[in-house]
Amino acid sequence: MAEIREKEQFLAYLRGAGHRVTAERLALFDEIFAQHGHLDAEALHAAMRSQGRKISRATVYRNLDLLVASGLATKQRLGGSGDRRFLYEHVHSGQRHDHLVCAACGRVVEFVSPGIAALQTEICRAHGFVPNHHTLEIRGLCQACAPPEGTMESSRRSMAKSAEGDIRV
Amino acid sequence: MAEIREKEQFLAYLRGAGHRVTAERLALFDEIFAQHGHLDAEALHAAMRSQGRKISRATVYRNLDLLVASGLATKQRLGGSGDRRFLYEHVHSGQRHDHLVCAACGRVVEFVSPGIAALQTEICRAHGFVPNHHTLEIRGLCQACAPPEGTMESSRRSMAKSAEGDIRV
DNA sequence: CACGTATTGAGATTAGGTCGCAATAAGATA
DNA sequence: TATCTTATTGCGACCTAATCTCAATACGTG
Repeated sequence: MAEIREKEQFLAYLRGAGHRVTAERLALFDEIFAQHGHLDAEALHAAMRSQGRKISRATVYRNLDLLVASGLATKQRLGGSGDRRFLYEHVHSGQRHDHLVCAACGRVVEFVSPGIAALQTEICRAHGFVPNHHTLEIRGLCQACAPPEGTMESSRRSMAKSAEGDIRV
Repeated sequence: MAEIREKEQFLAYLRGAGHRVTAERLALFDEIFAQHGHLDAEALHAAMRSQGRKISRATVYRNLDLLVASGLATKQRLGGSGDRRFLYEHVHSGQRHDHLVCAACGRVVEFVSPGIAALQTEICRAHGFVPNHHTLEIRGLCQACAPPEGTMESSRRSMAKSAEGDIRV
Protein backbone atom coordinates (compact mmCIF):
# COMPACT_ATOMS: atom_id res chain seq x y z
CA MET A 1 0.00 0.00 0.00
CA ALA A 2 1.43 3.27 -1.09
CA GLU A 3 -0.85 5.40 1.00
CA ILE A 4 0.78 4.41 4.26
CA ARG A 5 3.18 7.28 3.91
CA GLU A 6 0.30 9.63 3.17
CA LYS A 7 -1.60 8.42 6.16
CA GLU A 8 1.27 9.28 8.40
CA GLN A 9 1.41 12.65 6.77
CA PHE A 10 -2.26 13.11 7.45
CA LEU A 11 -1.91 12.15 11.09
CA ALA A 12 1.04 14.47 11.45
CA TYR A 13 -0.99 17.26 9.92
CA LEU A 14 -3.90 16.67 12.25
CA ARG A 15 -1.78 16.61 15.36
CA GLY A 16 0.30 19.53 14.25
CA ALA A 17 -2.77 21.63 13.66
CA GLY A 18 -4.32 20.64 16.95
CA HIS A 19 -7.04 18.57 15.34
CA ARG A 20 -8.29 15.30 16.70
CA VAL A 21 -7.84 11.97 15.02
CA THR A 22 -11.36 10.63 14.72
CA ALA A 23 -12.69 7.43 13.30
CA GLU A 24 -14.61 9.41 10.69
CA ARG A 25 -11.48 11.15 9.49
CA LEU A 26 -9.55 7.95 9.14
CA ALA A 27 -12.40 6.25 7.34
CA LEU A 28 -12.75 9.15 4.93
CA PHE A 29 -9.04 9.10 4.32
CA ASP A 30 -9.09 5.40 3.57
CA GLU A 31 -11.98 5.78 1.23
CA ILE A 32 -10.57 8.59 -0.83
CA PHE A 33 -7.24 6.83 -1.14
CA ALA A 34 -8.89 3.56 -2.03
CA GLN A 35 -10.72 5.10 -4.96
CA HIS A 36 -9.24 6.17 -8.24
CA GLY A 37 -9.96 9.37 -10.06
CA HIS A 38 -12.30 12.12 -9.01
CA LEU A 39 -15.05 11.74 -6.47
CA ASP A 40 -17.67 14.18 -5.32
CA ALA A 41 -18.81 14.49 -1.74
CA GLU A 42 -22.01 12.69 -2.55
CA ALA A 43 -20.18 9.66 -3.93
CA LEU A 44 -17.83 9.55 -0.98
CA HIS A 45 -20.75 9.73 1.40
CA ALA A 46 -22.55 6.93 -0.41
CA ALA A 47 -19.43 4.78 -0.55
CA MET A 48 -18.87 5.06 3.15
CA ARG A 49 -22.46 4.31 4.03
CA SER A 50 -22.48 1.27 1.79
CA GLN A 51 -19.46 0.05 3.71
CA GLY A 52 -21.37 0.14 6.93
CA ARG A 53 -19.74 3.32 8.19
CA LYS A 54 -22.49 5.67 9.19
CA ILE A 55 -21.22 9.18 8.70
CA SER A 56 -23.13 12.38 8.14
CA ARG A 57 -23.04 14.49 5.05
CA ALA A 58 -21.81 17.53 6.96
CA THR A 59 -18.93 15.54 8.37
CA VAL A 60 -17.94 14.40 4.92
CA TYR A 61 -17.81 17.96 3.70
CA ARG A 62 -15.95 19.21 6.73
CA ASN A 63 -13.32 16.54 6.65
CA LEU A 64 -12.88 16.69 2.95
CA ASP A 65 -11.86 20.29 3.41
CA LEU A 66 -9.48 19.16 6.08
CA LEU A 67 -7.90 16.68 3.72
CA VAL A 68 -7.46 19.46 1.23
CA ALA A 69 -5.91 21.68 3.86
CA SER A 70 -3.47 18.93 4.69
CA GLY A 71 -2.33 18.93 1.11
CA LEU A 72 -3.32 15.32 0.57
CA ALA A 73 -6.30 15.97 -1.62
CA THR A 74 -7.37 18.49 -4.20
CA LYS A 75 -10.76 20.07 -4.65
CA GLN A 76 -11.81 21.37 -8.04
CA ARG A 77 -14.82 21.87 -10.19
CA LEU A 78 -14.03 19.97 -13.33
CA GLY A 79 -16.11 19.91 -16.45
CA GLY A 80 -15.86 23.65 -16.79
CA SER A 81 -19.22 25.32 -17.03
CA GLY A 82 -20.89 21.97 -16.85
CA ASP A 83 -20.14 20.35 -13.56
CA ARG A 84 -21.69 22.01 -10.60
CA ARG A 85 -20.16 20.02 -7.81
CA PHE A 86 -16.69 19.94 -6.38
CA LEU A 87 -14.60 16.93 -7.22
CA TYR A 88 -12.00 15.62 -4.84
CA GLU A 89 -8.96 13.60 -5.68
CA HIS A 90 -6.17 12.28 -3.51
CA VAL A 91 -2.70 13.37 -4.51
CA HIS A 92 -0.65 11.00 -6.62
CA SER A 93 2.69 10.77 -4.86
CA GLY A 94 2.96 14.52 -4.76
CA GLN A 95 2.81 14.71 -8.52
CA ARG A 96 1.19 17.70 -10.14
CA HIS A 97 -1.12 16.87 -13.00
CA ASP A 98 -3.82 18.53 -15.04
CA HIS A 99 -6.94 17.50 -16.91
CA LEU A 100 -8.37 17.01 -20.34
CA VAL A 101 -12.16 16.80 -20.07
CA CYS A 102 -14.31 15.52 -22.90
CA ALA A 103 -17.37 17.68 -23.34
CA ALA A 104 -19.24 14.85 -25.00
CA CYS A 105 -18.65 11.76 -22.90
CA GLY A 106 -17.31 13.37 -19.76
CA ARG A 107 -14.16 11.31 -19.80
CA VAL A 108 -11.28 12.84 -17.88
CA VAL A 109 -7.72 12.24 -18.95
CA GLU A 110 -4.87 13.33 -16.76
CA PHE A 111 -1.66 14.63 -18.13
CA VAL A 112 1.64 15.84 -16.76
CA SER A 113 3.53 18.72 -18.27
CA PRO A 114 6.78 19.82 -16.71
CA GLY A 115 6.98 22.43 -19.43
CA ILE A 116 3.78 24.11 -18.42
CA ALA A 117 4.70 23.82 -14.79
CA ALA A 118 7.95 25.61 -15.45
CA LEU A 119 6.26 28.37 -17.39
CA GLN A 120 3.77 28.89 -14.61
CA THR A 121 6.57 29.26 -12.14
CA GLU A 122 8.17 31.75 -14.45
CA ILE A 123 4.98 33.77 -14.80
CA CYS A 124 4.46 33.89 -11.06
CA ARG A 125 7.98 35.10 -10.53
CA ALA A 126 7.53 37.80 -13.12
CA HIS A 127 4.41 39.03 -11.35
CA GLY A 128 5.78 38.75 -7.84
CA PHE A 129 3.07 36.24 -7.19
CA VAL A 130 3.50 33.40 -4.72
CA PRO A 131 1.62 30.41 -6.13
CA ASN A 132 -0.18 27.94 -4.00
CA HIS A 133 -2.65 25.88 -5.99
CA HIS A 134 -3.57 25.90 -9.62
CA THR A 135 -6.14 24.49 -11.97
CA LEU A 136 -5.61 23.76 -15.62
CA GLU A 137 -8.41 22.14 -17.47
CA ILE A 138 -8.80 21.76 -21.20
CA ARG A 139 -12.26 20.98 -22.45
CA GLY A 140 -12.95 19.56 -25.86
CA LEU A 141 -13.55 16.23 -27.55
CA CYS A 142 -11.62 13.09 -26.83
CA GLN A 143 -10.56 10.66 -29.52
CA ALA A 144 -13.65 8.54 -29.21
CA CYS A 145 -15.99 11.51 -29.49
CA ALA A 146 -13.96 13.21 -32.20
CA PRO A 147 -15.66 14.97 -35.12
CA PRO A 148 -18.09 12.47 -36.63
CA GLU A 149 -17.64 13.68 -40.22
CA GLY A 150 -13.85 13.42 -40.35
CA THR A 151 -13.75 14.73 -43.89
CA MET A 152 -10.17 15.87 -43.90
CA GLU A 153 -7.23 14.38 -42.06
CA SER A 154 -9.06 11.31 -40.85
CA SER A 155 -5.75 9.51 -40.96
CA ARG A 156 -3.83 10.21 -37.78
CA ARG A 157 -6.50 8.62 -35.71
CA SER A 158 -4.78 5.27 -36.12
CA MET A 159 -2.22 5.06 -33.32
CA ALA A 160 -4.72 5.63 -30.62
CA LYS A 161 -7.14 4.00 -28.26
CA SER A 162 -5.05 2.81 -25.36
CA ALA A 163 -1.85 4.79 -25.07
CA GLU A 164 -2.30 6.89 -22.00
CA GLY A 165 -0.52 8.50 -19.14
CA ASP A 166 3.03 8.57 -20.35
CA ILE A 167 3.07 11.52 -22.63
CA ARG A 168 5.23 14.35 -21.37
CA VAL A 169 5.59 17.75 -22.93
CA MET B 1 -15.41 51.71 -29.90
CA ALA B 2 -13.75 48.42 -30.41
CA GLU B 3 -16.80 46.33 -29.70
CA ILE B 4 -18.55 47.29 -32.88
CA ARG B 5 -16.91 44.42 -34.64
CA GLU B 6 -17.94 42.07 -31.85
CA LYS B 7 -21.49 43.29 -32.00
CA GLU B 8 -21.69 42.42 -35.64
CA GLN B 9 -20.28 39.06 -34.81
CA PHE B 10 -22.94 38.60 -32.18
CA LEU B 11 -25.72 39.58 -34.55
CA ALA B 12 -24.33 37.24 -37.15
CA TYR B 13 -24.23 34.45 -34.64
CA LEU B 14 -27.82 35.04 -33.57
CA ARG B 15 -29.17 35.10 -37.09
CA GLY B 16 -27.06 32.18 -38.16
CA ALA B 17 -28.32 30.09 -35.29
CA GLY B 18 -31.92 31.08 -35.89
CA HIS B 19 -32.16 33.15 -32.74
CA ARG B 20 -33.97 36.42 -32.53
CA VAL B 21 -32.37 39.76 -31.95
CA THR B 22 -34.12 41.09 -28.90
CA ALA B 23 -33.70 44.31 -27.00
CA GLU B 24 -32.66 42.35 -23.94
CA ARG B 25 -29.89 40.59 -25.81
CA LEU B 26 -28.49 43.78 -27.19
CA ALA B 27 -28.64 45.50 -23.85
CA LEU B 28 -26.87 42.62 -22.18
CA PHE B 29 -24.24 42.63 -24.86
CA ASP B 30 -23.65 46.34 -24.41
CA GLU B 31 -23.40 45.97 -20.70
CA ILE B 32 -20.89 43.15 -20.65
CA PHE B 33 -18.72 44.90 -23.22
CA ALA B 34 -18.94 48.17 -21.35
CA GLN B 35 -17.59 46.63 -18.19
CA HIS B 36 -14.05 45.56 -17.52
CA GLY B 37 -12.98 42.38 -15.87
CA HIS B 38 -15.19 39.63 -14.54
CA LEU B 39 -18.85 40.03 -13.75
CA ASP B 40 -21.29 37.58 -12.27
CA ALA B 41 -24.88 37.28 -13.40
CA GLU B 42 -26.05 39.10 -10.32
CA ALA B 43 -23.87 42.11 -11.01
CA LEU B 44 -24.94 42.23 -14.61
CA HIS B 45 -28.55 42.05 -13.60
CA ALA B 46 -28.11 44.86 -11.10
CA ALA B 47 -26.20 46.99 -13.57
CA MET B 48 -28.90 46.74 -16.16
CA ARG B 49 -31.68 47.50 -13.75
CA SER B 50 -29.86 50.53 -12.45
CA GLN B 51 -29.67 51.72 -16.01
CA GLY B 52 -33.39 51.64 -16.32
CA ARG B 53 -33.52 48.46 -18.35
CA LYS B 54 -35.90 46.12 -16.65
CA ILE B 55 -34.77 42.61 -17.38
CA SER B 56 -35.41 39.44 -15.48
CA ARG B 57 -32.86 37.32 -13.80
CA ALA B 58 -33.76 34.29 -15.88
CA THR B 59 -33.21 36.24 -19.05
CA VAL B 60 -29.82 37.37 -17.88
CA TYR B 61 -28.76 33.81 -17.29
CA ARG B 62 -30.19 32.57 -20.54
CA ASN B 63 -28.60 35.23 -22.66
CA LEU B 64 -25.32 35.07 -20.89
CA ASP B 65 -25.11 31.47 -21.99
CA LEU B 66 -25.94 32.61 -25.48
CA LEU B 67 -23.09 35.06 -25.42
CA VAL B 68 -20.80 32.29 -24.35
CA ALA B 69 -22.07 30.06 -27.11
CA SER B 70 -21.36 32.80 -29.60
CA GLY B 71 -17.76 32.80 -28.49
CA LEU B 72 -17.88 36.40 -27.39
CA ALA B 73 -17.79 35.77 -23.69
CA THR B 74 -16.30 33.25 -21.33
CA LYS B 75 -17.88 31.69 -18.28
CA GLN B 76 -15.70 30.40 -15.49
CA ARG B 77 -15.66 29.90 -11.80
CA LEU B 78 -12.63 31.80 -10.64
CA GLY B 79 -11.27 31.86 -7.16
CA GLY B 80 -10.90 28.12 -7.20
CA SER B 81 -12.56 26.49 -4.27
CA GLY B 82 -13.67 29.84 -3.03
CA ASP B 83 -15.95 31.43 -5.51
CA ARG B 84 -19.28 29.76 -5.91
CA ARG B 85 -20.71 31.72 -8.79
CA PHE B 86 -19.86 31.84 -12.43
CA LEU B 87 -17.98 34.84 -13.68
CA TYR B 88 -18.45 36.15 -17.18
CA GLU B 89 -15.99 38.15 -19.20
CA HIS B 90 -16.18 39.46 -22.72
CA VAL B 91 -13.37 38.36 -24.99
CA HIS B 92 -10.44 40.74 -25.48
CA SER B 93 -10.00 40.95 -29.21
CA GLY B 94 -9.88 37.20 -29.51
CA GLN B 95 -6.90 37.01 -27.21
CA ARG B 96 -6.49 34.03 -24.95
CA HIS B 97 -5.49 34.87 -21.41
CA ASP B 98 -5.36 33.21 -18.04
CA HIS B 99 -5.61 34.24 -14.42
CA LEU B 100 -3.63 34.74 -11.28
CA VAL B 101 -6.00 34.96 -8.34
CA CYS B 102 -4.92 36.25 -4.96
CA ALA B 103 -6.33 34.09 -2.20
CA ALA B 104 -6.03 36.94 0.28
CA CYS B 105 -7.40 40.03 -1.42
CA GLY B 106 -9.23 38.41 -4.31
CA ARG B 107 -7.38 40.45 -6.85
CA VAL B 108 -7.31 38.94 -10.31
CA VAL B 109 -4.38 39.52 -12.62
CA GLU B 110 -4.56 38.41 -16.20
CA PHE B 111 -1.59 37.09 -18.05
CA VAL B 112 -0.83 35.87 -21.52
CA SER B 113 1.49 32.99 -22.21
CA PRO B 114 2.07 31.88 -25.76
CA GLY B 115 4.41 29.28 -24.37
CA ILE B 116 1.74 27.60 -22.31
CA ALA B 117 -0.71 27.89 -25.16
CA ALA B 118 1.70 26.09 -27.45
CA LEU B 119 2.31 23.33 -24.94
CA GLN B 120 -1.39 22.84 -24.49
CA THR B 121 -1.81 22.44 -28.20
CA GLU B 122 0.99 19.96 -28.18
CA ILE B 123 -0.56 17.96 -25.37
CA CYS B 124 -3.91 17.83 -27.08
CA ARG B 125 -2.34 16.63 -30.26
CA ALA B 126 -0.48 13.92 -28.40
CA HIS B 127 -3.72 12.70 -26.87
CA GLY B 128 -5.80 12.98 -30.02
CA PHE B 129 -7.89 15.50 -28.16
CA VAL B 130 -9.66 18.34 -29.93
CA PRO B 131 -9.57 21.33 -27.58
CA ASN B 132 -12.35 23.81 -27.32
CA HIS B 133 -12.12 25.88 -24.16
CA HIS B 134 -9.68 25.86 -21.35
CA THR B 135 -9.22 27.27 -17.89
CA LEU B 136 -5.93 27.99 -16.24
CA GLU B 137 -6.00 29.62 -12.88
CA ILE B 138 -3.18 29.99 -10.44
CA ARG B 139 -4.12 30.78 -6.88
CA GLY B 140 -1.72 32.19 -4.37
CA LEU B 141 -0.67 35.51 -2.91
CA CYS B 142 -0.15 38.65 -4.91
CA GLN B 143 2.67 41.06 -4.24
CA ALA B 144 0.64 43.19 -1.89
CA CYS B 145 -0.48 40.22 0.19
CA ALA B 146 2.90 38.51 0.08
CA PRO B 147 4.32 36.71 3.14
CA PRO B 148 4.17 39.18 6.03
CA GLU B 149 7.38 37.98 7.67
CA GLY B 150 9.67 38.32 4.65
CA THR B 151 12.63 37.09 6.61
CA MET B 152 14.77 36.05 3.69
CA GLU B 153 14.94 37.62 0.25
CA SER B 154 12.89 40.65 1.10
CA SER B 155 14.80 42.52 -1.54
CA ARG B 156 13.29 41.76 -4.91
CA ARG B 157 10.05 43.34 -3.89
CA SER B 158 11.33 46.71 -5.07
CA MET B 159 10.56 46.84 -8.78
CA ALA B 160 6.94 46.18 -8.33
CA LYS B 161 3.55 47.66 -7.72
CA SER B 162 2.42 48.87 -11.11
CA ALA B 163 4.05 46.86 -13.87
CA GLU B 164 1.26 44.80 -15.28
CA GLY B 165 -0.04 43.22 -18.41
CA ASP B 166 3.04 43.13 -20.60
CA ILE B 167 4.90 40.16 -19.34
CA ARG B 168 5.05 37.32 -21.82
CA VAL B 169 6.51 33.91 -21.26
C1' DC C 1 -50.34 44.09 -40.94
C1' DA C 2 -51.07 39.63 -39.14
C1' DC C 3 -49.58 35.42 -37.61
C1' DG C 4 -46.56 31.67 -35.59
C1' DT C 5 -43.30 30.90 -32.45
C1' DA C 6 -39.11 32.12 -29.86
C1' DT C 7 -38.41 34.82 -25.86
C1' DT C 8 -39.52 37.06 -21.67
C1' DG C 9 -40.81 37.73 -16.65
C1' DA C 10 -42.22 36.12 -12.24
C1' DG C 11 -42.02 32.94 -9.12
C1' DA C 12 -41.45 28.12 -7.78
C1' DT C 13 -38.02 24.55 -7.70
C1' DT C 14 -33.63 22.16 -7.49
C1' DA C 15 -28.99 21.34 -6.21
C1' DG C 16 -24.98 21.63 -3.68
C1' DG C 17 -23.13 23.07 0.22
C1' DT C 18 -23.18 25.30 4.92
C1' DC C 19 -24.78 26.38 9.64
C1' DG C 20 -26.49 25.87 14.54
C1' DC C 21 -26.80 23.31 18.31
C1' DA C 22 -27.32 19.40 21.44
C1' DA C 23 -25.06 14.94 22.04
C1' DT C 24 -20.75 12.47 21.74
C1' DA C 25 -16.09 11.21 22.25
C1' DA C 26 -10.82 12.47 21.77
C1' DG C 27 -7.23 12.97 24.54
C1' DA C 28 -5.05 15.61 28.44
C1' DT C 29 -4.55 15.31 33.30
C1' DA C 30 -4.30 13.21 37.61
C1' DT D 1 -8.33 4.13 34.79
C1' DA D 2 -11.70 7.90 35.94
C1' DT D 3 -12.56 12.64 35.00
C1' DC D 4 -12.81 16.76 32.61
C1' DT D 5 -12.53 19.97 28.65
C1' DT D 6 -13.68 20.96 24.35
C1' DA D 7 -13.38 19.60 19.43
C1' DT D 8 -16.28 16.91 16.53
C1' DT D 9 -20.38 14.71 15.06
C1' DG D 10 -25.18 14.23 13.28
C1' DC D 11 -29.35 16.06 12.19
C1' DG D 12 -32.18 19.14 10.17
C1' DA D 13 -32.91 23.81 8.88
C1' DC D 14 -31.06 27.09 5.95
C1' DC D 15 -28.71 29.62 2.07
C1' DT D 16 -27.41 30.73 -2.53
C1' DA D 17 -26.88 30.23 -7.32
C1' DA D 18 -28.96 28.70 -11.07
C1' DT D 19 -32.76 26.39 -13.64
C1' DC D 20 -37.45 25.42 -14.80
C1' DT D 21 -42.53 26.33 -15.81
C1' DC D 22 -45.83 28.61 -18.15
C1' DA D 23 -48.68 32.41 -19.49
C1' DA D 24 -47.87 36.84 -21.71
C1' DT D 25 -45.15 39.31 -25.08
C1' DA D 26 -42.84 40.65 -29.21
C1' DC D 27 -39.53 39.26 -33.17
C1' DG D 28 -39.58 38.89 -37.95
C1' DT D 29 -41.43 36.32 -41.91
C1' DG D 30 -44.96 36.38 -45.43
